[in-house]
Amino acid sequence: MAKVSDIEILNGLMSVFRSKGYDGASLNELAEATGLKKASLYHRFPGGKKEMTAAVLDFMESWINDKVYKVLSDEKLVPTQRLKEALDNINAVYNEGREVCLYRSLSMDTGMALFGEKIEKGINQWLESFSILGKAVGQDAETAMQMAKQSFIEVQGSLVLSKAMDSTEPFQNAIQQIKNRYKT
Amino acid sequence: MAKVSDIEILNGLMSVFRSKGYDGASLNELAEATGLKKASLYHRFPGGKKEMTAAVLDFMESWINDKVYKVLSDEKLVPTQRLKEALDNINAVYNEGREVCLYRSLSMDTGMALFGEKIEKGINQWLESFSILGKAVGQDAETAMQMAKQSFIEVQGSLVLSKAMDSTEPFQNAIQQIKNRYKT
DNA sequence: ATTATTTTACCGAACGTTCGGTAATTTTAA
DNA sequence: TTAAAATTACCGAACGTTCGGTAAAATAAT
Repeated sequence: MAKVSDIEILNGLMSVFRSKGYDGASLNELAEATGLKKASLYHRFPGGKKEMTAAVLDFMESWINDKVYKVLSDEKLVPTQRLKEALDNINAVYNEGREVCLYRSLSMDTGMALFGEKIEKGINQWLESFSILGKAVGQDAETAMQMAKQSFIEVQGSLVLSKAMDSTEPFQNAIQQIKNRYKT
Repeated sequence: MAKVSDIEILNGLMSVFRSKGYDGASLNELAEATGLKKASLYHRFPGGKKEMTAAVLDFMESWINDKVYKVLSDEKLVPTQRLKEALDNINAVYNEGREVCLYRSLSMDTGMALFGEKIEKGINQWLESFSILGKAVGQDAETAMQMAKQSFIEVQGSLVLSKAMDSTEPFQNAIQQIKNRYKT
């Protein structure tokens, strides 16, 4: 029986990689954040820091799949309701704009060289999700993708601004703006 | 006479800090990028890595002042022309969207803790510049600031997307969108 | 059911490497 | 010839990683 569950570990790792990036995340810090000792982390992740990062990226991808993709393509719900739920999830994962995006933190040179493909895949999943929503509100494929990209840009950009200004306002505005964009 | 000029050094440091962030930028790499040996860098920057970073941030701030602020508030030019020039400068400094923003790279936890104030100041200068332009095209102060923030968000967000997709298209679109926003 | 064996989970201590930083020395230039 | 600039050589500390070993749980054999 594991002393610390997989999910607890992943959440701990996620938190450190998000706030420190790949280079800035030290094994001591990662260990402390998970509640395991450094050597025990290596037992769980024999591939070391790289494997930990890959696991966190996979975790993030499954989060997008569950909390964004599935929600935005749920045909049992009306588009407006889908969007509300997805944005609630997004708002929660970014802690109202106080927390930074994992993909941003890992897209420095070192992280990109090691995990560029996973990062691109996750972002494409994100864009694809919003693209489906766009088409559900009657847009053609090209316009829907354009809207998805614009929404992604506003989330990312507003997170940068919110972080720098130490205020959740830019992010909250961005969320509202995305909501308006898909109004039918 | 210095073997390597201040500007050459600053450009070298800037390049590394931008692509690697504070934690990821090693002294060896910084030295190599400047053309000096590690110890010689310490001769120029006795305060070490922190002083180098501060110098780069000051350099960036003076760049914004020259290439954005002064341009956007130059009353000898019509607003549309001011914007074109400023966006040309911005386009150049980001290498059409291939290079990342220094403020983004340094706004991980470590960088924020050390240089949060300088980062915030630089961004505020940026916002102030575009705010002046907004007022020049007839917007009230509040709307002008809102437009400035939106433009900043689109630059930052599109840079994130361009980096991840390895394409300059998102950034170029964003530049165009900003241009449209200030059309009179 | 109980013992013996293997596997799993974890930890403390240490590994070699690289880090940021310093001292002493040589080179350059005035 | 003297001061500034750059270099070589080096330092202690922190890095990511590995190792030897312990305690507990799961599995196999009796």
